[in-house]
Amino acid sequence: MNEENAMDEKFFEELESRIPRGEVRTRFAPSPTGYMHVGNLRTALYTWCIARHNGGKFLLRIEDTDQNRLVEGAVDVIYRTLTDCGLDWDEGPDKGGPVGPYVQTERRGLYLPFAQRLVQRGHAYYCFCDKAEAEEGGDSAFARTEDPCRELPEEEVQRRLAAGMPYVIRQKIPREGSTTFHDEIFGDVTAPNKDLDDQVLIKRDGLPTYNFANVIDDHLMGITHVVRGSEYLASAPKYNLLYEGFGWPIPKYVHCSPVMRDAHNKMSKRHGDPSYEDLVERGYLRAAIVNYVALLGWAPGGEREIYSIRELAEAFQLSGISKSQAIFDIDKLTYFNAEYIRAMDPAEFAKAAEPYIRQAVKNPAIDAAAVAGLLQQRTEVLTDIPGKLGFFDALPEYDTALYIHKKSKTDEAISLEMLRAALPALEALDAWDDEHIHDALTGLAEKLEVKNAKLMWPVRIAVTGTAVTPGGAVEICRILGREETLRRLRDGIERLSSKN
RNA sequence: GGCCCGUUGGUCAAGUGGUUAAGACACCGCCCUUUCACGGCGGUAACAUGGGUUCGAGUCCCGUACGGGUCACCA
Repeated sequence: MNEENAMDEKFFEELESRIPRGEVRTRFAPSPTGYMHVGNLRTALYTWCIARHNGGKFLLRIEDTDQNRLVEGAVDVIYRTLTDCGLDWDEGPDKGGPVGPYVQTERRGLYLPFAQRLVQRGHAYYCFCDKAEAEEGGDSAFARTEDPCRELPEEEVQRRLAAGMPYVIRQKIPREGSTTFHDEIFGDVTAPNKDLDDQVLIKRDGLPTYNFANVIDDHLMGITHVVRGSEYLASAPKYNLLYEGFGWPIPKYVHCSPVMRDAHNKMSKRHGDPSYEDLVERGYLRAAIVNYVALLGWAPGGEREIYSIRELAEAFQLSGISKSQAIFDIDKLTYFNAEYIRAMDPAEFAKAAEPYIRQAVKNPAIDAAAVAGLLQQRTEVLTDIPGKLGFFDALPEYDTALYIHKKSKTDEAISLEMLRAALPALEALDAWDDEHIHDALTGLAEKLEVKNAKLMWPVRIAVTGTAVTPGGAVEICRILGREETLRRLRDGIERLSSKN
């Protein structure tokens, strides 16, 4: 062993010595594209769950080796989304940790020595060929040709290197035999080695490819469970060969099938499918999104569906992950959202709803919290709120035909009669709350010997001018206030009398 | 096209050789009711397909169909 090799040895040993042992370590390793789609979020969630379930560590690593696809602010989207959803990480670019740095481009110097070591051991080789260009269509596009550099004599390699010829380093895959790869979800996957190609490890620009950087980083970071999309399943046997080449233990692999927009297409920005942030903007609650997404492709086994993020971590089992792809169903998400809204503390809901209420209700005399009380059981997504409240600020122009309601047994003439009776009954009230308004109105109905509906319908129409409203006549009168209620009642009487 | 993977109602799914094949969303009906909603009750609806193995198959094996993935110096 010469001096240089001894130096190399030290370099490898130092890195090895930093790897934490004896704990479950998982990592979420997104490339910063500026868009956290639902499938990504789900992968992050499962990854986090495995770590938390086992009392391990969850790390965040940014994979930015593609210099052509850098997006400004993209890393912030990742931080924000994870934080927002409650997926806290123990090590990462912003937090540091024992196996940093946690950004791939900051690790750029690490990969080449590992690739060279593989070359020394005969598991990789230098390739000086021009970039292969994929041909358009036809079978020839898939043709596999033998790389002339694979068996280049050592002296020739050294000569070209010394001459400064550009090169890539490729993995040297045996031509014989087969490789079996084990996945926690899919089980054993065996591929004949002749079907595996000599993938590039180090690109011409000196940066590692995704596949290579992944193996190196996962090992160096002590990752025990690699969670990723099933699109990588086919290339997975090549990973084993890499690990074997290094003599490293192979981590557990967990490949997750994609989240689809329909039977044929994955969720994608291009198709206008909502990202996590889009969903939040559309009025979905974080906890509801996380809960729904967790159950898209994973099932705890029982009948329970509502899980907080902590409960998910506790219940999480790899065996519950589905092999097949799942279609994202916005209706089911909406259901979860409605469930979460209903379960909220009323004050908490009022706070969340207020901005939406104020979009429609500008009149400061209308109490937003009171309106929220009407809304909580009737709201599926927050953005539905403004559309339900048009009548608060101003009585809309409405047709007296609204007073005709078969089930309540009213028509315009009866309504006029009811409003004429209701007006003085409410005018006489000295306390303006639900109880008094309710008693006054039901008392009146009893006195008139009519069903409540026959009286309540016209009152509600008169004070709202709207066929469907959140809440009934009593609550709306209360929130509108005495003066406004009486004004609208008189207005209704006027409309109806001019009609008859 | 080669290779890999998958397939239970419209959707998410339970199910690990013997079940009337759960449950949830959506949809429909009824009840409650002061409109709407909430809540309660009920209903429609599934093992892709053909062969095996077995006393017995959604569950195991093989074929077919369909769907997805992959075959980049992108991740």
